[in-house]
Amino acid sequence: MSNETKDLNNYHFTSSYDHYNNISSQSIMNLVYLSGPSSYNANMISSQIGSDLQSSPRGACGLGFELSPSSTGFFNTSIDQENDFNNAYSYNTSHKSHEVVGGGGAIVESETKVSASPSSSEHHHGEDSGKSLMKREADDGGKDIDQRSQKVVKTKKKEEKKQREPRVSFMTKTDVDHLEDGYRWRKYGQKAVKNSPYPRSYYRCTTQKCNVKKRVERSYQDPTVVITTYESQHNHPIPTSRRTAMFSGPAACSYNSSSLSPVSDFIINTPRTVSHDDLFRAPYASMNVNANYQQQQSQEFHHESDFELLKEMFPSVFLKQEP
DNA sequence: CGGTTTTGACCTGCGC
DNA sequence: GCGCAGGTCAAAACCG
Repeated sequence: MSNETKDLNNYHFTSSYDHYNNISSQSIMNLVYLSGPSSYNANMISSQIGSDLQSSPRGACGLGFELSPSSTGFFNTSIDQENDFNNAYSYNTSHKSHEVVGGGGAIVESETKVSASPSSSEHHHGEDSGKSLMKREADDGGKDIDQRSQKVVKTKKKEEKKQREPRVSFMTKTDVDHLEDGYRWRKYGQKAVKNSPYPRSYYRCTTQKCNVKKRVERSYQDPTVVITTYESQHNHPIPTSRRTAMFSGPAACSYNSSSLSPVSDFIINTPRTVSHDDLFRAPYASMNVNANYQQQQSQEFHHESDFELLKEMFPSVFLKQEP
């Protein structure tokens, strides 16, 4: 077991988890994990998290989303691997109970966890795999050059290994495998996951010079939970065509999620992966974090700065609570 | 016809 | 060194 896994296990038994008791059967669970350098761009996080939460068909907005005061934790420990998420969820599910919240009697479960830290156990291949790197080197020159370049590549890789791409992961309770987030993705691979009947899919942003990747897999412990992991940062806005299709709000919504009304955005715009059935089944409730909740949360965090960081990362969530 | 998905092969890193 | 698992490539198939 890696050190990170240990960390994860530890942090799942912190006091914040005492509140993971408000859970429902047909609901949403968004576990957000951040990992990577501490300099991780908060804008990127908020835009990605915001858009993901807001556009997830059965996710934050799809079913109606209301943050339960007892369902959000903030963590500042090292986690990254998807297995860790499974571990996390196994802990959560073992402490489940149901709660009815939100308008219209919608049963909502929402959990948001945040961790921002350098990850140390992930492989990092930079912009390309070792295979393609070596292939290109071989194409450019002979064997000598190839061998030399391989050494250079190895050296570079060691350096790269120290600086890993930041990652953001979600656990979302949804029927839909590939959640819409406004960006355009091309699937470039699928692999069977060990000990899981569900494969992991690999997507890459189709925008030129954008190296953002995302992995999508279902939790084997709870098939209704989809784990989405984003890697790196988009260096471009959400594609216009997609944005107008996905969001009817301001053009800058993806980079200024505070201007979004997550509920209305979802209601007005239907992600293509959402069936009409899903829409009709989905009750709408507003994302609502009240002031008391904020106060409670700030007390709950170990450090005030942690809460501030969370607010910075999730402006779309915390802004809603202001009048 | 262009873009996307599928899928088997391949490469890399890690643990034993 | 070997086997395994994760990650990626790229040709073929598919689709609008």
